[in-house]
Amino acid sequence: MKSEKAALPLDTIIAGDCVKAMNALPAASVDLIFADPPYNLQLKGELHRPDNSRVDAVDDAWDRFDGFSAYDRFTRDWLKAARRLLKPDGALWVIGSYHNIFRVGAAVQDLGFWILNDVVWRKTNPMPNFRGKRLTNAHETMIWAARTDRSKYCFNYDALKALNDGVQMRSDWEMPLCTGGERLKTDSGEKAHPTQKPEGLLHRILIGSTQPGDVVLDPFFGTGTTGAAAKRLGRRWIGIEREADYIKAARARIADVVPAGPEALVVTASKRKEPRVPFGRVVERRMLEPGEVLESLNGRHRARVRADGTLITADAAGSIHQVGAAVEGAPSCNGWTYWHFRRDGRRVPIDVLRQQIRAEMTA
Amino acid sequence: MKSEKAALPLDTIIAGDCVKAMNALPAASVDLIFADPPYNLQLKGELHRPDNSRVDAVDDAWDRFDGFSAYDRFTRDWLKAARRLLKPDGALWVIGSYHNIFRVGAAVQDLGFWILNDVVWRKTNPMPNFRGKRLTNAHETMIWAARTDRSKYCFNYDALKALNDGVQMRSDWEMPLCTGGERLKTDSGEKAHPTQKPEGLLHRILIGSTQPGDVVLDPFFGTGTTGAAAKRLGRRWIGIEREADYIKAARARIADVVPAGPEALVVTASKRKEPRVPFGRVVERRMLEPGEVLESLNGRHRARVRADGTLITADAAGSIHQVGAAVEGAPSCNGWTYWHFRRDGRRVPIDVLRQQIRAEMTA
DNA sequence: GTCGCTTTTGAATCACGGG
DNA sequence: TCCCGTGATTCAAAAGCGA
Repeated sequence: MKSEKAALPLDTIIAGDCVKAMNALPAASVDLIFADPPYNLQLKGELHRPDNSRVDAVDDAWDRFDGFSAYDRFTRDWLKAARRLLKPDGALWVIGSYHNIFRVGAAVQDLGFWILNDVVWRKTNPMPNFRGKRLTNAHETMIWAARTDRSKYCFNYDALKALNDGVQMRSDWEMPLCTGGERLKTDSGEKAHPTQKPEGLLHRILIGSTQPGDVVLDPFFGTGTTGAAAKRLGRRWIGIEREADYIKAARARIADVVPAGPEALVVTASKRKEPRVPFGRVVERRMLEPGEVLESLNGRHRARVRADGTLITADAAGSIHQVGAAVEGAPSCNGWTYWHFRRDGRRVPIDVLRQQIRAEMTA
Repeated sequence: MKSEKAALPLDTIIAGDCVKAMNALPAASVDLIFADPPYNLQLKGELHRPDNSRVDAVDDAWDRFDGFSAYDRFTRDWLKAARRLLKPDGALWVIGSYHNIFRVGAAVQDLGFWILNDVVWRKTNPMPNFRGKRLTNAHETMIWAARTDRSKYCFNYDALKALNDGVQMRSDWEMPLCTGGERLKTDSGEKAHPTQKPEGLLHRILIGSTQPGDVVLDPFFGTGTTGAAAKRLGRRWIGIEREADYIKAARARIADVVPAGPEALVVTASKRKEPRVPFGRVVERRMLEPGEVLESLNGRHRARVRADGTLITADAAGSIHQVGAAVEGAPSCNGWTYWHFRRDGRRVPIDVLRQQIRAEMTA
């Protein structure tokens, strides 16, 4: 095993096809594999924002496949090669969206990996749905799987718990998109890679499922987020990438990374601002029933609750705030403190229901 | 179609196997299917909390399958039967966890459904991971799919936006587990069903993807959350369930549900549904005079109104939309919100004139 | 340098009816 | 079946810019 590990091209990028490259490396030599494969988006026409600006879509050749079966073959090929490379106690992370993640997940199971968790990356600033035809696609899914169901995989439970303010790390991770200074640009100012992942995602993955010195391989290296995070956290890394431009950008990026001293590993203190609660949630939860009547603070006005969380009176319909402002003839109104419901014969502001929901969220 | 619909056993529970039961119903007769199939949990041995109390896990006979291929056969069988039942513009929701959702999602795609979103139910109060060997499994995944990629599926965009306090509904939904008074209990005080879903989840699904009066079918009815939510929201429902105990509990539960009044079911409607008003009507009505000058939203362009309800600039002539697109160099343009006229020195969109006409039409 | 306003942008399976 | 015209539709965060 020692000699095999010595043969590994550590802390370098291998240019070329990832299946061939992985098969040329010694078996059972890698501790962790992180993979961000093509998603096989099936985009049809162009998309414009309401202000008529054009959305810069992912239309690169590497994301085009000839149907599901071609994508499945591709997926099984790279997963098989990846599994051969992993040490017996090694593990795999894959990220994807609803376009591909179900096929990838089924293949992961079929090949004998053992799924440990699926993890949701909740984006704080996703791209909206511009045409109002679907829900805002605000998350991506990652699968964490051990090589087999008998693998003694690495899981740094306490490190992740510490990273999460002392409570167990959950399977949903909130994180912004990769933007700003972190986003790599070409000389002409365009984004160097269409789907660069935030380094914070890799930070959490490496802290949670590797030890310092472990070997992490990324078969779809792109502009090297995995390598940058690994170098920063004192892990060894191997990247495989086909596109020369991405390789060049990744090399320059990783060269600039300054490895962190052990004391620097504590980051991302969670910001605890009071979460926004839509009034609709009160109705869904049936803390108030559709059709129920609310009274104003002063008792002079009444409104009825509708099933979509709006209010309706004889003259107005809309949000709790809009209808409150309308009946008062005021420019604005805080509906939470203005509207009241009856409980035990007394008038209670609906804000107590919001407080109840908030208490559950932070508990 | 009418006669087929008349043959549907509406607002009832069918006892028996869901594939047989679905195949006995008329094809293309159902608007929405919500399915909460067995999760194929692969639990090895019993699970204990740190204090050695035993966790009451899902180990019922209906949740055990003989490996992945048996589960895949089962999944494809019920999905095929469900797809046959759906109207051409119908849609499907399925919920699952990482144990089964990848296999289910792949089957959904293979059978020709068209995935619209995957939606994450983020639990506010998940069961912790007692052994500290994995992340807290704090979410489940739902797949929303239209029958085909050409289906004109129902999506009440504005109602969901209202339910979310005026911003687009995202693909991650935060909601507590079904506990407390909502959780059905047996006479001996045990939970009546191991995986009862919160009714709030179904509330949001039905508000977002059905109309009042639509037929909603649930092939794994359990204790009838789908039926309860459907009755409450004025939708018709059909449940299929094998276990007599669940059927009994569901019947009693749904009988107690008080439907919301019709006025509470009217939700925020889409602008798309409003009657079309030609711009020429504005000119005919002399709300704008022929020869009058309009300004663009950003103030950078001007156009003159002609007597036939077209606009003209130095370079272009045509409808309000065509000229707006032309001066902006955009592929398209909503002239109603783009062009403005002067009133009391302020720039006002011509859309207010359309709203005035529409108000008179409905008055 | 700072403040405030405007512009830009992000893995997207993103219309529909009439002729 | 396709073609064409109308017109509905966006949120958070960062960058850019002018005062």
